[in-house]
Amino acid sequence: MPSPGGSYSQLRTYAMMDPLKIPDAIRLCHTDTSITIHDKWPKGMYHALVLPRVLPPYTMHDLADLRTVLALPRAQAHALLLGLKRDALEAKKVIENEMELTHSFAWEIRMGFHALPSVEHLHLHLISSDMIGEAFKTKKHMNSFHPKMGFFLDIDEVLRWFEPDIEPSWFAMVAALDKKTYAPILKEDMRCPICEATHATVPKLRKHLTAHFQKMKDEATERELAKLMAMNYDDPNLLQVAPEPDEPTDAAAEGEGEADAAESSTSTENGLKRKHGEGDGPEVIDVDALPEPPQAKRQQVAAPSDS
DNA sequence: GTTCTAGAAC
DNA sequence: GTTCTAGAAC
Repeated sequence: MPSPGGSYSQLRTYAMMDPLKIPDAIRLCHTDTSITIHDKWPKGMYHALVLPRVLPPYTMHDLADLRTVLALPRAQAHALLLGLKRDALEAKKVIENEMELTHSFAWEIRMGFHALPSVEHLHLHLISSDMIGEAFKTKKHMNSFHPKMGFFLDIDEVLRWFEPDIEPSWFAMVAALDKKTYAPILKEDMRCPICEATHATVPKLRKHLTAHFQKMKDEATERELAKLMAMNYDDPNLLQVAPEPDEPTDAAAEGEGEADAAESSTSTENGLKRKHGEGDGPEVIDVDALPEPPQAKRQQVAAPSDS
């Protein structure tokens, strides 16, 4: 049955189409049973949707959302979700490749459902953990993807509901996906999905998240450098060359004296010293001859903003 | 889901 | 005065 307005939702249309007829700009990949598309309004730098195709034994109506899927015979529901996860893992690899090509490193991609979706046809979100996609604009957007607030249901959490030790009464309760339980979550105060710091406005949280991302990227660059150095020289002394930054890079994007991402900077400990391999390398290396650590970049970004 | 905008917050 | 949210309309 068409949705109000007389036409199928865009997602449902894609789920009923021949995947090859979906434009390349929209389609990320597909399998016999699913199609993965780029989210039209990305809330993370990378954001895709895995859609189950409408094929027997499932009807269009069965696949309306997670609640209708969970109401199917247990084995059918389980098989569908397992298939979606399998295909999502493939799509995740495609995105990770893209991350490597564009940013020289890959970061976390979360996979899960919204407890109360606002578009018809089941869709599994694949969203990069940065949460600084161009379409992230409201508190509701943030809360609906926060990994701990409960509205975003990780695929593995949903699959756990099918395990043998789960009480049928518990399954019935969670599978109901009751609006009264989940809708209020969207109104709660916004918390950073990475460090849980609260932020009063969206622009402030965006700045904060941008700082988290820059820091994560800097640390990935340092790890890569340390790895290269360990491979080339394998000298324990050399590995100390890349300094621990005293000044957190986050100060840059943070602007005025806001509580910032600096709290998480204890995680800067990134195993530089442990990284060197076995075997005996050559002895002393001229430090000045080594490639420069990414300090210039960091300083440039961390220009003082004490106003 | 987005866009628009009144008025609250700063 | 400007920024930002939140509710209505779509």
